[in-house]
Amino acid sequence: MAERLTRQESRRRTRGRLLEAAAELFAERGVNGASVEQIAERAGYSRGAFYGNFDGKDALVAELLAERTRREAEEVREATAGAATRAEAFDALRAWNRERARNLESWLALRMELLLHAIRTPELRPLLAEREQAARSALAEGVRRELDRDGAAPPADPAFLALIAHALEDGLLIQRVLDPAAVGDEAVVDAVELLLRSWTALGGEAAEEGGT
Amino acid sequence: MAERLTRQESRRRTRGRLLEAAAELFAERGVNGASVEQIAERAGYSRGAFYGNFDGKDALVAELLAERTRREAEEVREATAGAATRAEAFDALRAWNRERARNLESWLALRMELLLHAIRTPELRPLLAEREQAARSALAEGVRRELDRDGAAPPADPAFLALIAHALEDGLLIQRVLDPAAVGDEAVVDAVELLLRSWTALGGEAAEEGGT
DNA sequence: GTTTTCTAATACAAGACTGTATTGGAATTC
DNA sequence: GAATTCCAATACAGTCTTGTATTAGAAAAC
Repeated sequence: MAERLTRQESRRRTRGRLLEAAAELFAERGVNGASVEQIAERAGYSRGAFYGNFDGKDALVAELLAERTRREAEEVREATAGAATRAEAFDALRAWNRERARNLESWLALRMELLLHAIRTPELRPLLAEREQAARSALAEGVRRELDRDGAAPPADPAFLALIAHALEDGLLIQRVLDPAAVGDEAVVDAVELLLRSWTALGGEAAEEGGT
Repeated sequence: MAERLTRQESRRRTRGRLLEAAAELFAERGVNGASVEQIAERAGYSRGAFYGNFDGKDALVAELLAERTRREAEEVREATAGAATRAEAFDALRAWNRERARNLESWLALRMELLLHAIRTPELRPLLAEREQAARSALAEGVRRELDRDGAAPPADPAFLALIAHALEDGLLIQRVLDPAAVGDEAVVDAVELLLRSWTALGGEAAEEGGT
């Protein structure tokens, strides 16, 4: 029952627990509102352990930010990778969103906390900017493909269309937290679906204008 | 030169300066990161003055939140009130956005700080929720009217369309701060304009389907 | 012009947070 | 199995923050 852990494993586990506890506390009280002591305590360690594993709170925040952005990108990629049709892809996204909705507030709070921290910490910004760019260009490719499949011309630069879809995610999440009754579980996916149809209509109309 | 201020005026001015200084500092360092002393100092007063005018930092945050949401709603209303045509309204919004873009980062940081604070402070949430609802329903009315003017049926519940437009604002601001190069000055207005055209196309298509 | 009322500055006590230095006890190496 | 290396707990000094209590000075009332 007592699995022997190698030192490396033990250390990794300690770091992981500290990161997790920090994420929770950041969501609850903010980065500035959570003390090193509280983080260590919730993780089940002491302050000494914290400083042994991280150079300080800022270093932990940086690592948390990197970890979260990486993991989220992975999850979306995995969720949509297996989808053959557009409907399947949307279904997969819906499922992913539902999953996330269960901890929406703390999720959004953590995202906003990390965003703010990145805004205020110049050396962290490239990290976030890069990940956002990647998300946008993947989305742009998807939009282009889907419109093309329906025989519609993009009614604007696909990069701009992707930006809209991408931005909607954050914006709708915020609205949802502020007013859960007005924003359904699947608003994000529904909205993107609607936009895609709208753009198809606009692009198709333009393309068929000459023919009709 | 030395205008005599009545006590009321003087007090009001002190409060205003404290609120302004707090807004700056909250944007820079976060609500938790700004101490009462720093706020008082930047405003040109001492801590005693602060506690004489507010019950504490939380009370100041609440007042700041109320003031900002009220003021913003007013500004948008004023900006669009004078517009006779849709183009004029969009132009007015563009101008308003350009104005705001000059302090974009601190503006967004403050909004996010206040949002987070509201998320974590149950008694503050109704305040924000109410204002967001009002904004959405005003927007819904506008969307309905514009689509109607073009003879298009709303392709979805106008409330949902308004939600999308409204959410885009926050989302695009976030993207813009993270990656200014990828998001133009007028992305918000451009996006809403595009959406309106798209929905017209979709709604018009649906409406004319039987006729064609 | 004197008294009263109110605003803002200063002083103070209590508590919290940080980072480091030291110590005890495991895991690895020989 | 002894020595060494590493991890985490505890102790400590210093700084910062908060809220209140006291005090000086200006404005309002008479």
